Amino acid sequence: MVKYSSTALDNVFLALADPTRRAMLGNLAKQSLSVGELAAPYEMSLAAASKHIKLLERAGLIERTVQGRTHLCRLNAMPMHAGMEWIRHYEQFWTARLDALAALLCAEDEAAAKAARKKPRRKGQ
Amino acid sequence: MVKYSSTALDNVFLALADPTRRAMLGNLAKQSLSVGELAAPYEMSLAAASKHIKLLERAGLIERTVQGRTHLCRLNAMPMHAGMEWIRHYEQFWTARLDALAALLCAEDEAAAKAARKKPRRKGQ
DNA sequence: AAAATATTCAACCAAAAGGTTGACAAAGGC
DNA sequence: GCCTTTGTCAACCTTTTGGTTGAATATTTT
Repeated sequence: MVKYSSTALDNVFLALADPTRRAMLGNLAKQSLSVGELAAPYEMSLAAASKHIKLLERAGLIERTVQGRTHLCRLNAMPMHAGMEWIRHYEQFWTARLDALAALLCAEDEAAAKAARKKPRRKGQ
Repeated sequence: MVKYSSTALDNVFLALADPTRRAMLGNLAKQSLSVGELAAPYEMSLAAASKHIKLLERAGLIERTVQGRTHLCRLNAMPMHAGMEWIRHYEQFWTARLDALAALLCAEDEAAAKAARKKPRRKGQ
């Protein structure tokens, strides 16, 4: 039995667990950006943004190519795939809940309609 | 413009960013479990496991009903839905990459086949 | 060669995560 | 009533996050 070497998934989910980093990925979805451009929208030092970028890199979500003095970052969404697949296994559980809710609401409607047919009233409950 | 109040997503992704907690959710997928039962498989104190459970609760992934002295925990996968939806927006990016890879491999095959037809050889490249 | 630009690095700080232990509280069994 | 079981809480520790600043590095511009 292997202990667990699931650090890949750990790193991906951890990287996604911060609004700044998620926003950065959102910006990279439109186009590749330099570190400075990536950092610009946020009220924090460049060094702080640089750390976020490094964390994203660790998760494999960003790849970097150094062009002279600027570092161009591009999105690599691939590691998200594993995260999505992990979550997908639980999809049945929430859809089951949603179905149950729908059924419940539906039953309420039915009951209301039935009651309305039996002894109709005007206005109010 | 709202700053961002995306703490729900933060909490869900953070909760999923740990193998112990993911394993706990996996166990709850089979059946609801008490805190003790949830903690049992892991080599850590009950207090430590209790903290993991609390973090999962904070993310809304676990709901608890106190029955006498035992606390029964049941899975609520619903908050994962938001996480999955967030990731899904990036699906196009990794499928694009996979398609490109497939195309590349396909092209290699084609080229190899073509070469084989032009000047066939036996064994080796 | 000097100055400006783009980025990291190192040192530091506060807060949170992840763990421990020991004490406490509530409920159940004898 | 007492002991055991179930679980939390509080105090403490270490490591990691998330941020700061100032210095160092590498590249481009002038």
